Amino acid sequence: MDVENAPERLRRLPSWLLGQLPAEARQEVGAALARHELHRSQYALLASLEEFGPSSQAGLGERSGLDRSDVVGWIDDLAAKELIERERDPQDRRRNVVAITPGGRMTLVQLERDIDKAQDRLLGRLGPADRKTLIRLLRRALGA
Amino acid sequence: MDVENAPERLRRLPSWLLGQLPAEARQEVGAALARHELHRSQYALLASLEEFGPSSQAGLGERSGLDRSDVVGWIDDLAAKELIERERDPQDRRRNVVAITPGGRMTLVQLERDIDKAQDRLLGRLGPADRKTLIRLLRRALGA
DNA sequence: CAAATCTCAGCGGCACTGAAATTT
DNA sequence: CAAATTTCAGTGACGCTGAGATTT
Repeated sequence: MDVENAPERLRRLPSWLLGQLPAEARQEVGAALARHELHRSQYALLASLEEFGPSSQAGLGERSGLDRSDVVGWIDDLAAKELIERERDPQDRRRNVVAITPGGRMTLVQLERDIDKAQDRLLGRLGPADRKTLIRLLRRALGA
Repeated sequence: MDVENAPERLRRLPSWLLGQLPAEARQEVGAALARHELHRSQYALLASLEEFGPSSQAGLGERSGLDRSDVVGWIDDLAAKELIERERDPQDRRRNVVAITPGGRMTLVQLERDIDKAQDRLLGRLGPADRKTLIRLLRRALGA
């Protein structure tokens, strides 16, 4: 649907506008990641591991915005691709310790490049200053 | 998840930020509409009918951002509640002509009040000027 | 025993596709 | 006959819940 054809009641509703862009955003970013045979959730997982270091799956899900039960499958796949390593925590054998591998770090860099291009396509109508403003406002609205 | 705990790679990604707020937004607005036993999609349908007048279901879905096949069920419910009327178009008997009823207009006014309150809760961290800026940037990004 | 962790099976809301039936 | 419209059945991605198994 095109925004300009929508009813004014919707077009001035922040919650509605916020619902429109993510649909495109997910597609753009999803397509960029699909070229690497990865998923948006897996990018979040790799980014968390890179920034915060090895972690249990629970903590990992928490910081990546994923449900504990969905982390399992994505981690399975990342391990099969040797982008992460998963092993039992010897200190607490209930936990898995998940860590990014060197290959995972390399992949992350490539992903980042493609994802940035996707952002450009997504926000192509906004200049650099407007993009910064948008990011700032979204972060503030979210409480960051 | 809290934004401040997320990896920086995600926190500076517009597409990711855009994905976080709608989750809250849908819940807020959905709860407001649920008090009237209605759904977000149905608000969009009523708003379209009010602003653009009677329409076929296809055109209605187009302007409301809904799939043709999902329109059916929501319209069924709205008709049962007598907020809209649906009848065969005598000019083209393939089509249904859907129109909002006086009761539908009254309901729409009440819905709007509750939805505005939900927006306030959603964007409570932003002042009036920032809200206007956010709306403007989102609309521009969407091509409006 | 209670609590934490990982894992799996399944559910519900959602957007969509495909096809049948009717009409133009 | 081809195209448009409504309707229905079904699919798939997604986020989540609940329960079992293991460990602390």
